[in-house]
Amino acid sequence: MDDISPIRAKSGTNQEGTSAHNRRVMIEALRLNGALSRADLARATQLTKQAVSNIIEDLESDGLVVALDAVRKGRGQPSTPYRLVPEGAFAIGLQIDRYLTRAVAVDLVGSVLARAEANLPFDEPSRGVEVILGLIGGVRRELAGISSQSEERLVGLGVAMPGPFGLKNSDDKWMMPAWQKFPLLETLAAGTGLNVGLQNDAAACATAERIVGAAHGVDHAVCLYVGYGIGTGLILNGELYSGGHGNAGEIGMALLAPAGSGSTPLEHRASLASLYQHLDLNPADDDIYQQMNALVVAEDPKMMAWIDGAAHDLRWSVHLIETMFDPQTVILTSGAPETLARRLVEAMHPLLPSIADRPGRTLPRLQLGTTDPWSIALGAAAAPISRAFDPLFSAILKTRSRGA
Amino acid sequence: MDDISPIRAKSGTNQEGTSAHNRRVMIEALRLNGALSRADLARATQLTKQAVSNIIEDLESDGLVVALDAVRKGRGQPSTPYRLVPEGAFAIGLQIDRYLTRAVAVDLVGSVLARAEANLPFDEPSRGVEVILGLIGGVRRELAGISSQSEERLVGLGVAMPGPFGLKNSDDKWMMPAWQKFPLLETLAAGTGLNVGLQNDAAACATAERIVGAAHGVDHAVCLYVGYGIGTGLILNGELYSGGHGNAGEIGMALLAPAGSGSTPLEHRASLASLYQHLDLNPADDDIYQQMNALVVAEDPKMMAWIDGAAHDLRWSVHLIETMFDPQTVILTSGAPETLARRLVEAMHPLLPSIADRPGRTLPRLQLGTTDPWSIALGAAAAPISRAFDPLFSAILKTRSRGA
DNA sequence: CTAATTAAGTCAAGCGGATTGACTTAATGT
DNA sequence: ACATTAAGTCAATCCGCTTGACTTAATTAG
Repeated sequence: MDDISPIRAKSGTNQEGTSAHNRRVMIEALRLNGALSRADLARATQLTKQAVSNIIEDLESDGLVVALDAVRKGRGQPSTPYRLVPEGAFAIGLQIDRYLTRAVAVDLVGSVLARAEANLPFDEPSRGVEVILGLIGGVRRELAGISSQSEERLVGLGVAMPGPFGLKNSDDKWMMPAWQKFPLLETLAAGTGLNVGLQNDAAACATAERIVGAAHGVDHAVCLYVGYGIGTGLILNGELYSGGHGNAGEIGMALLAPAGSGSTPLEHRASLASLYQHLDLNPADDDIYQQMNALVVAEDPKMMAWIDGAAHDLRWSVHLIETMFDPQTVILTSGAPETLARRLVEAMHPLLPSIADRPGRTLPRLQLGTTDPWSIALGAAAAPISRAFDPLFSAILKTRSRGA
Repeated sequence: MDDISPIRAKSGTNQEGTSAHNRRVMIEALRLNGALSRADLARATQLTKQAVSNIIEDLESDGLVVALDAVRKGRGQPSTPYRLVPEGAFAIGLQIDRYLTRAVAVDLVGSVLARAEANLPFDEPSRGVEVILGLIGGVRRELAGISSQSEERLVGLGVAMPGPFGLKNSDDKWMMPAWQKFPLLETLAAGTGLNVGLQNDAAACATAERIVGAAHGVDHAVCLYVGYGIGTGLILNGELYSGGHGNAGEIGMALLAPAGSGSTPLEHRASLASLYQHLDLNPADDDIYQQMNALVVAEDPKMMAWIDGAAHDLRWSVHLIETMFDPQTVILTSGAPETLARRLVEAMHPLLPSIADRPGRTLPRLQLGTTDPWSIALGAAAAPISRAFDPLFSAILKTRSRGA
């Protein structure tokens, strides 16, 4: 943000930027299409066969892609498809929530190779960070047992925790104030030696949906995450959008009505926190997941009432999201059991009319995404993978040689 | 959207892409910083002095930049600053509204060189397009009188009209249904021989603020436009965001409450259309602008009541915008007289609390942008300029050679 | 009044990486 | 058997940024 020089300008680029971009384009193409021959890649990327050949050769020798058996399809020489090598890169993802933390190790294609979770002392980062470093260490050792090259190929550590970040009055218990003040990224970077990045939990969910879920290959998607809090992860133009200060999509803070008086934040009505309160459940219980599931299966009246109320507000949230972002699809994800999430989605129908209500849709306006409680950690891990391998505008720019 | 090939991939790039990007980076740097020497540009863009020299030389011979007098500043050889040449490029902007149409010609730096307006027969595109072509022709001739090279240097025609576009049930009078169905872009392209692009009026406003207004050099800004309808133009990551189907930011369609019953679209309460209705004014009146201004100056009670009501809803809109997009600033623009817009902004304070309410802000949360009724046409004209000269990700990509 | 220093900008060779066009290889169709 | 079609390689070329030495022109130190 703050430059020494007052001159505002974007970076230029050079052949290295070109090459970096083209490599990333190849990787993305293989990720989205499974396996492609060099000729396919040349056609799809507009590059010449020769350029593609050189790049693929590089990627192969870097261990990022591998040739499959040649396939005959009609006339002409058979083509040799290439696919991504999952073991070509790894990343660690970390979810920090109010009462627990989870760490996962994923590979280049987003498969989870190791996972671990632990309870976290509430809002005590200095103790919590010890737990976290232990967890990361464990996952990392497990990963080393799977691939001998795991350490060299570890591209980073992605952290996801509830936002918003950096606000004025963050001594609201809700927002884990002690964690907000704690120098988390620095501590984790020092403790692990990895590049560390941070995003909020909803953004992590969107990243997860993008790499292995319903948003795979969709350029404009919004992921509505119903967890302890509620938020949205925004995929705009094929990239995660995080706003001017990393807090874009924090819809949980949205007031439900223009009025100053009767207006509540959405989060207080349509989050799992509100469910816990409504049903008098303890979110710190180990079997909270099972408890919720049982109540849904039993069609417990209080649960059903909560679902109806939450669906009412969420329906409107989807309407707003569609109106503001014009996405191709909205994906509801949740830390709740799938039975509950599915009920919620059902209760949200029929959806409110909006600009998304257009002829010729291919994707549903609202779909249920993953409800795996591990998906936030997975999304956190996917972020460094994406930063390292996806075609991003920023990736072509020359980087300022970082002076002390 | 629909490719012949089912393979999904981004385009690659090559030296031409590199060069194109670097040229655009130079132009943007000069636009944002006024005048810079080659050495300044080299530092700002991370390129070498030599690369910058070559690019500047090219730009100079293309007539896009020009050297100023050398300036001495401390030791060393004096530097020669360069600035953009306004006459380096031109574009035409067209605003189509319900009752009138405006056309402007602008230059590379966004100065308006010619303007013309005309009444438009309501929702009769086949007759309207004749008026429009006449208007464009007039502006174009006027431009030719100013610059002999205007025709060669005309980069395109930008059109702005009220959105949203392409919806299902667009026989709502409000939405100019006949225009929605009319093959406008094709007709204008054929009639003018120019590249034609379309955006909604709020997006055009944002584009105008970006090129010459409050959003100049701001990467994340939302422009809230209060016109006959109401909408937002989104500047995200320094580029206009238009969503999956070009309708992002159509906040006028947003329902004001989660409830299905008592919920009205924002547009019906906080737009000039609602003002006209409330005060029983005729928007087709030629002196409607003066009428509104007089009512504000006289502090007409009905006008004041409308302002209070609209401010109430707009305050909440700003809250929602901040919550969803996390912009650095929100800019209120309007087709209304400045007196009215200023009153509106004042009445919106104090703003609702939101994530934008953070320490260390440099830009105001809400500021008044331009209220010049010509700014939509200006923004429309700025769009082709931006497409041709701003550093965009899409500009580095190889373009698919367009087969018939 | 030099001489040293600092900075802008040029020159010419170098280099990275995509392009070009001819060529090879290997399949299918007639 | 031969023409056709397509995948992929080879070697030369070309484009555009980089490198490092050099020139020019100012300020500051002695």
